Amino acid sequence: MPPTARERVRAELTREITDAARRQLAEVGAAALSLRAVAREVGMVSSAVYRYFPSRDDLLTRLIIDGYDDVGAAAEAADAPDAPPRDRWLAVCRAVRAWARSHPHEYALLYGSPVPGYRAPQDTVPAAARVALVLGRILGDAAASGALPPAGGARDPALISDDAVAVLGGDHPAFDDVVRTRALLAWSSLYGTISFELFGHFVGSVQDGDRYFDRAMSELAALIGF
Amino acid sequence: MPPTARERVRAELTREITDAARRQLAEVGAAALSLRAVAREVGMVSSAVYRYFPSRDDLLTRLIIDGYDDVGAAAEAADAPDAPPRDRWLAVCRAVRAWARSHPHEYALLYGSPVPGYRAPQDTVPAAARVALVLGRILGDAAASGALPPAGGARDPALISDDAVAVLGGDHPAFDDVVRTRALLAWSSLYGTISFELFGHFVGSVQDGDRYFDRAMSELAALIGF
DNA sequence: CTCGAACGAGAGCACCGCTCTCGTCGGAGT
DNA sequence: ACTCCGACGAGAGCGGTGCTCTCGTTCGAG
Repeated sequence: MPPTARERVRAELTREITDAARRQLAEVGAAALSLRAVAREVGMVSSAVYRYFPSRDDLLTRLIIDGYDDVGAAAEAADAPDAPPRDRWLAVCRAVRAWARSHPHEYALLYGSPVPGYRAPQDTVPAAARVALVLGRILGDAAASGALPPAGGARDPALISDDAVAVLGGDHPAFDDVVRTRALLAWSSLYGTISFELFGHFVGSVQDGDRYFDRAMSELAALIGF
Repeated sequence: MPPTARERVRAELTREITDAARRQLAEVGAAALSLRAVAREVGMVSSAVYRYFPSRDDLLTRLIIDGYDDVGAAAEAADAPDAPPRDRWLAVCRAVRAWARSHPHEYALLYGSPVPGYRAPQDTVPAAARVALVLGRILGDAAASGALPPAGGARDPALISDDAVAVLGGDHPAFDDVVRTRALLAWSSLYGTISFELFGHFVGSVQDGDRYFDRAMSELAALIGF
């Protein structure tokens, strides 16, 4: 059956609230995001917002999921499946960095200190995995096209989970635990590099952020074998 | 002249406040650290604390500096100057990870999202540099002892600052921008790895955190040339 | 010994997350 | 077509927060 008028206005108001919350987040950051200010912006009284989100943390969880989807979409859009693996890797890294620099508070919410007591993992996992899936597909395609040399072939399920192995291109002669470790390392190092830049730990060390980033990501590509 | 009784009790009370704040931080995290709760714990009224710290953010800044000093001391204690560079690097990495795992909220305060509007960089810089100085000394010693092969020698001051070059062992035939980039990358990747583990981004991927960490840090050591 | 500075306590302001109650109104079932 | 339950928005209120101001007290330098 079609949505009733009440359902439509509810969906509309939910969107207005999340939009206002996203604007607040972009302006003042997650720590200073106030549910009451969001309510004021949409012309509601604060208690009315609780009809739509049970708590401030649930509102933040919504923003987290949307953020993961946003950066995931940016990564997917930047990936050119026909390009060489090294170019694909670099393009995705650049896209994630560009997204982070244009959404610093959202990036901090996703990859900085966890803000609420507990994040709801179940809901955020699929959205959070999108960037990793893009990187994993690059790795898998590189192996399938024979761009990677065969590896030793050791496989220890107690080290890296089966799920991660599946994301990283599955079973292939080019993959062993060393290659998979390097891929996970490159993945986390991408975010380590962006976090250091965004959170100011490179201040006084790295002068040209753009060139340093490209060089660092190229080193990681070479480490993987691209 | 010797400190007056008033000065001594002031120093003592300042210490009591920071100690209570550190306990609060360890328990509930920086976001939930309340100046009023700290005041209650030391038996003061909240307004009295403002005689010692002008604002909650200044209290947090004090904790940030202490945290940098603490992890810096742990890194320095773990470094064995007579060991091979690779062993020294791995030992320092393990020490930083161990500190982070035993002080998760403090680690998040130091290397997660910046909490206050602005962190006071001038005060925190020397304490924050201690871990980097340890890693830089390992690199410098390795070069001085001839453990590193000579490098191409390119040096672009617009890429990496002179300060960072000094920390990374100064000018040496074994160093060029490629080696220095790899060292900075390894440095930030150490924190990227720890952050991913602590903030839950490895959940579902890495099964054995200890072994993965050692392998990943070994890959970084090899990347530098250790 | 004096007097100003430092100090602790208390009240108060504006804001926060969240709960509860109370009219109102939409819409599904009869 | 009517009824009635549930969703809804508004408002008051609770306990908490950071921070400011005032007011006596007390310490210690001159």
